[in-house]
Amino acid sequence: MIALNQTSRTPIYQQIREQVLAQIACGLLSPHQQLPGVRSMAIDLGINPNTVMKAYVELEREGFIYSVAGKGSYVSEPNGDVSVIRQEKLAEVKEVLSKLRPYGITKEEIMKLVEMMYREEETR
Amino acid sequence: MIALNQTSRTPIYQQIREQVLAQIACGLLSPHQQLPGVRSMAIDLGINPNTVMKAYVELEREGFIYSVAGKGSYVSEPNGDVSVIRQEKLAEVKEVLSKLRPYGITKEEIMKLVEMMYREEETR
Amino acid sequence: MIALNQTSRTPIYQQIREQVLAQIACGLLSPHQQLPGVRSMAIDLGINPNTVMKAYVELEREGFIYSVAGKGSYVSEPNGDVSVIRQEKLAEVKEVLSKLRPYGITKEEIMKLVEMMYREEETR
Amino acid sequence: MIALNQTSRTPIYQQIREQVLAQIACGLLSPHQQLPGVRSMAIDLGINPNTVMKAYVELEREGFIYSVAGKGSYVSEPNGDVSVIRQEKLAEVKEVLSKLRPYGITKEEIMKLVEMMYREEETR
DNA sequence: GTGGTCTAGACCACA
DNA sequence: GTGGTCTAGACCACA
Repeated sequence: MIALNQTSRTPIYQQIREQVLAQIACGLLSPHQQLPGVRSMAIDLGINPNTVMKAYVELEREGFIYSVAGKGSYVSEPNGDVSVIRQEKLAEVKEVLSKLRPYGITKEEIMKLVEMMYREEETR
Repeated sequence: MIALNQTSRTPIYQQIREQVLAQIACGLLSPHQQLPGVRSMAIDLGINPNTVMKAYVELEREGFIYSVAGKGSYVSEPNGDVSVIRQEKLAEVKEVLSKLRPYGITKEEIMKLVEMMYREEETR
Repeated sequence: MIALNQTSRTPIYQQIREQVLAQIACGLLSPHQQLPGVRSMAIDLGINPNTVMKAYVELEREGFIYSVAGKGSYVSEPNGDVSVIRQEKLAEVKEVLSKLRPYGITKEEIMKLVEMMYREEETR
Repeated sequence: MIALNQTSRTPIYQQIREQVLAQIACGLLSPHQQLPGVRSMAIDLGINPNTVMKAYVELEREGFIYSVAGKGSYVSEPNGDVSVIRQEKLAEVKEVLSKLRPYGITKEEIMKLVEMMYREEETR
């Protein structure tokens, strides 16, 4: 359920965090649903349990999941914080957009790109 | 002429590279114009000369500037490579846009954001 | 008769131990009174029998209860050990109090807090 | 500057966090002052760098310190959050106090204990 | 089985 | 030198 990009410069634990988050946001993971154990996910992904743990700890600290030692990790009740990720994501978009001007990239180009991205998704 | 964000996670040498690049792209720096010396820029910015050097080496490797031993560094003739940065930037935009879907961020929202970003710039 | 906090970081078996102990100390459980069976308490609390067992074993080891094979577990004769818990509790208080100084928490604040805690209890 | 209790059940990284926090709170560490590097502190304390790192990451996430990769870790500008630790500590006190009643521990006993703790400190 | 802590140490990018 | 990521794996308490 998680697809890693080992060559990416985005740390593996961040990739896990992002994808779990995305799956929570889109409803693929529901509240109180149990997540894969740190060990089993580590084996599945061919990585070290500590790396999965790091992602889980981050997600727990952010309130998206909760872990019960000896039992497992579970999706939290949605508590409005989901919108926090939205804001985070939108901030990223703004950040990238704000650096386009000096390269003569026009609004029209961006618009076309956005259209394209969303058309691709629809057809998927 | 360079504004650093010391707390940002973007490496300082990358920030320098980006901003020099932007200034070349927008014509603020013209071909054969001399760039500030490594040492003087380092002092200006309060950083290590190695860091400035790293940015310059990168820019030279990419063909945007050239260095004359004992004299200094200069902006290269524009040689089509400028479009490379454009592509780079557009790829970044695509990358970010592609991760928005699971959070229920709509095309309309993005469009509005783009409008906003460009309106701000016009008035600047 | 036992209220668990599943999300607490205090282990469940400790919570059980503490609450049984408290009920013995305050007389809610009298000597030779039978305790709920391991299995029935486990069902009541929705937890694993092993967890209840662990609490009982601990309490037995400490001399607060005794078990009769095939019959059940019973509260021991009060044998001075009750004061052991008192000491334990007081040690906890000291431990916590000893770490307050660097945060500028004054004696007066603590005093007020103590007053408050005890006033609440009286009115209960 | 940090005294570890290797036998305590409080994790080492938490002990480090607490003590750094205490030193910030009492002014022993001032804003923008550099903290010991993860490696050097690890050697000093005879522990693994990762363990120190864990403490620093936690402190950074809480906003008490900031780390600049390649440079070091520094105390943050005090931003009101210091009071958060105070609240945290007071909550701990309340928690412990609330569990004293069934053992017949009186207000007077606690008061005496508090007096004692603060008298010890004065004379130190 | 589960999560949580920790060691020992490699490797990376950066200053 | 610095922080940051990651592996490989031990050991613990708990369910």
